[in-house]
Amino acid sequence: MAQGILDTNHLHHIALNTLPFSGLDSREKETFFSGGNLYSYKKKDVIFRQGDPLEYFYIVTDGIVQEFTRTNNGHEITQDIHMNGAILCKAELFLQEGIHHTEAVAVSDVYVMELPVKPFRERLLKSPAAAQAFLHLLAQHSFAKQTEIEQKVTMDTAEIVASFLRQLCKEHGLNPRGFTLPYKKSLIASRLGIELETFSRTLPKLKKHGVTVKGTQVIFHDPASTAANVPTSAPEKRPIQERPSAVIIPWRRVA
Amino acid sequence: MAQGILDTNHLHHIALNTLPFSGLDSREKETFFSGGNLYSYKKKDVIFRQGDPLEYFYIVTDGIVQEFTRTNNGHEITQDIHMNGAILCKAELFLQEGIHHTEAVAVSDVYVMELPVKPFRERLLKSPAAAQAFLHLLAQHSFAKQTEIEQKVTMDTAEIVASFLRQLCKEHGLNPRGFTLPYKKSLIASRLGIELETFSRTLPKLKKHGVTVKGTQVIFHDPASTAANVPTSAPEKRPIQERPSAVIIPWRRVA
DNA sequence: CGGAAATTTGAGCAATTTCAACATGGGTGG
DNA sequence: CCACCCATGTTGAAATTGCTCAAATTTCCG
Repeated sequence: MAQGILDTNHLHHIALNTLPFSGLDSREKETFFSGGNLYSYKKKDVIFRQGDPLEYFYIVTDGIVQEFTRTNNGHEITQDIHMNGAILCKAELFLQEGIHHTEAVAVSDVYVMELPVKPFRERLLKSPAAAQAFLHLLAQHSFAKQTEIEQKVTMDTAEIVASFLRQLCKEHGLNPRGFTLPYKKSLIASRLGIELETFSRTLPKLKKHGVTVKGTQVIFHDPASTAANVPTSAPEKRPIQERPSAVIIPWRRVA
Repeated sequence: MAQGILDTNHLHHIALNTLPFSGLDSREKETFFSGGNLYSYKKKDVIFRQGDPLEYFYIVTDGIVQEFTRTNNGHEITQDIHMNGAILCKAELFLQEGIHHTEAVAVSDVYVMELPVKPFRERLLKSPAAAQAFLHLLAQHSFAKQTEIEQKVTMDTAEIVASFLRQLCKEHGLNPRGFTLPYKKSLIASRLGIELETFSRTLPKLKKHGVTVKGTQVIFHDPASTAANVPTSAPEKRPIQERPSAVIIPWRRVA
């Protein structure tokens, strides 16, 4: 973001057009954002902690936020690294505990739109369009997690890293020929659940997968296929089949 | 289930009281289930396949269903093993693709309640209570996936297996002192993303974690702690803190 | 220009997979 | 009722891969 002059309208615009809100009409958008405020955090500031009562949910409008958990056995797991337009606490919003399950820290200087959860939740349920959008959001989130689990099991580290870099490129609309890593390698390693050393040793192997990393520069040798190599679990088409031996059970409810 | 006489009312009752419907009033429940039918599948029958158009979503009322994906690189990943009361295709319902991302196969003879997705989705959005319940469901689902990712990274295989068995026990209200495995070990291994051999070799190590497995019999040596050892990512309480250096940005929307 | 932080590289170790052989067990057909 | 067979699970040993600890570089920044 431009330094010096703070363009709050621009930042607000980002929030307003963040999924799942982008599809709503402008009147509805206004409603959803009443009561929300824009906050600024400095690098390394804690935005919320594990166990904190859940009072706001968050839309990152500028900068980078690390979201992670500390497990009982002392490890620290980076769940995600959020940039422009990301929504935090999606799932917590609809878990009854009413607490944060993760900790969020500003990796860089950051601007965050914060919306009180209670009114937001209530408005959401009253608007079918918004509810659907949010359901879609959560569904995507689940799907993404599942994809990650699958990758961890079926792909070797080099494939996982290559896939991550392609995803990163795609997700943020970066140059498909290559880009500069937006954050530290150690953060990526943590995000991928591997050690920094392993990550580092993996980089040279990426050439076999059409990716070169030199310093913080990432280059794709096959720009066209960047999108294609991002995992989609694409199911191949099959001829339509009859239900094998499913038997429908006639049923009549007894009042 | 009792053999011979098919108690369809009982099976229907299960479906009706499956989350997220249990909280709705009975009139609303009726509405949600109109258009649904009970199907019977024999062991090994395919219920739906990856890539199939998404026409129904499913509630397992009796038996065991394996849900899995075939990845591009030829592996087969068991996403979940569903028993009594489980809901399938939760997330697909709200992904726009309108196709199944997984394949479901009956592991045993099975009864499944099938509801057409379109009317169900529409009704869901019109009912704030139902929408909230479903949002809660998806949120839990996401959370569970995340927990799994964390386990895979922070725990060793023995811990993961022990955790799984405890979870299984708890989730299905089995005897906290021990139970009989409801399905094959190879299925469990697949579900946990490990090889059958690894699973097999891990079983003797479970004693260190208070679990003994002999054949298909599982015994917990510490019944009291079964619940406690199920992962919850329980965040410890901390004293309330001030926001560190967050700065609120005054903002006024320019019409 | 220094010193600290971040990353790379090396060597040995631990754990899981792989391939292969062996055991178990239930079920079926004679 | 028994022998055999196939599915399932167990056990061994080698190969692979990521991790840990340590040291050497490189990059940042003040």
